[in-house]
Amino acid sequence: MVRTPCCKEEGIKKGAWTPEEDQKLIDYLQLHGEGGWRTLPEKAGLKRCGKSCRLRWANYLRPDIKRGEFTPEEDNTIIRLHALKGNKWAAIATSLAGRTDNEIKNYWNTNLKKRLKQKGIDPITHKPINPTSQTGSEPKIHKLGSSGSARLLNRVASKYSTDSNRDLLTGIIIGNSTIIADESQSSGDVDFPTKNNTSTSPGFSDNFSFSDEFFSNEEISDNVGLMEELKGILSYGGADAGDIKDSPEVNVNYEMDFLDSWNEEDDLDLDKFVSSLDSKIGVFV
DNA sequence: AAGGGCCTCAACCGCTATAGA
DNA sequence: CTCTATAGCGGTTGAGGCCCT
Repeated sequence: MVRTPCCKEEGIKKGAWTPEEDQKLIDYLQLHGEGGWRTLPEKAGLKRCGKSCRLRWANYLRPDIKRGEFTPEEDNTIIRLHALKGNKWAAIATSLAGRTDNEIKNYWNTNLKKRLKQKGIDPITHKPINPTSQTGSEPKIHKLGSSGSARLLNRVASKYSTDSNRDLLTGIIIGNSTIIADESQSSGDVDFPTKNNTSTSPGFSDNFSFSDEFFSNEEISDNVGLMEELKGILSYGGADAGDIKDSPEVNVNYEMDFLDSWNEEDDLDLDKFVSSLDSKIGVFV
C-alpha cells in the first residue's frame, strides 16, 4: 500500500520560503494562533502544505527561537544529553531554551560529532575510540583542584555507574571534560578513570580529556565548575530517574537544593558535603 | 576567473503516536 | 474497536555559500 503524499495537490510550492511567505504565515498565526495546520495555507493565502507551514514556524519563525552561535555551555549540555538520551533531538531541545530539535540535530551532525571524533571519542557511545593509539600533541588535562572534590565526583559517579548506566555516565563525565581523579580510591568493578588509570587500562588514559572550548582549567578547578558538574551528575542520576534504568532510590533533592543555593562567594566545605552525601548513599568504597 | 569539492542548514520525507469521531 | 486527521519525530536531501586549486 502506497502512503498518500503529504503535499500531493497540484500547485503546492516546495523549497525555500520567501520573505513574503514568511510574513503571511506570521501574520496569520499572530491573528489566529497555532493549530489547524491543514487548513492554514489556504486561509493564509499560502501555496504550501500544512506540514511545511508548521515546520517553517516551529523551526524558524517562532518568536522565541534563539538564533546565532551555540555557547560552550550549550555545547556541553548537548553532549551530556546526547550521552544520556541518544539521538532524541526533541528531548534534548527541551533543555535548551530557544533552540529547536532541527537546529540541535544539524549542529550535532556538523560540529559536535566531528569535535568528539577529533578528540578520539566515539560520538555514538561517548567512549574513547582507542585511547592507547592517540598521537599528536598532548591535550591539556583538566584536573580537579581539590582532592575532596575529586573524591566527591568519584563517589557520585561510582554510585550511578551501575552496569545499566555506566556508559551513560561515562559520557556525562567525558562531556564535562573532567578526569575524575582520586588516587586513593578505586571503585572496584567500575572502571572509571583515575590518575593511575593509564593507557594500559581498557578504560581511559591520561591523554584523554575534552577540549578547552568546553571548560577552561579555571572553570574546572574552581568551585563554580564543580558545582555545575555535581548538579549535572546528581540530576541525571537522581532527579531524572525516568531516564536511567535501575536508577538509585536515593533522593538527592537536598543536595540539589544545596547546590542551587550555593553561590560563588560562599566557602564550600566539600568534606562536609561529601559526608552528607555519603551518609545518605552510603554504598561507596 | 572558473570550477570542483566540501560544508552547512533549511526543508522535506516517511514513519509513529495520539486524539477524536 | 476502527478509522482518519493531525502532530511530532528523526533521518535524509539538496541548494547555496565558501574555500581551495
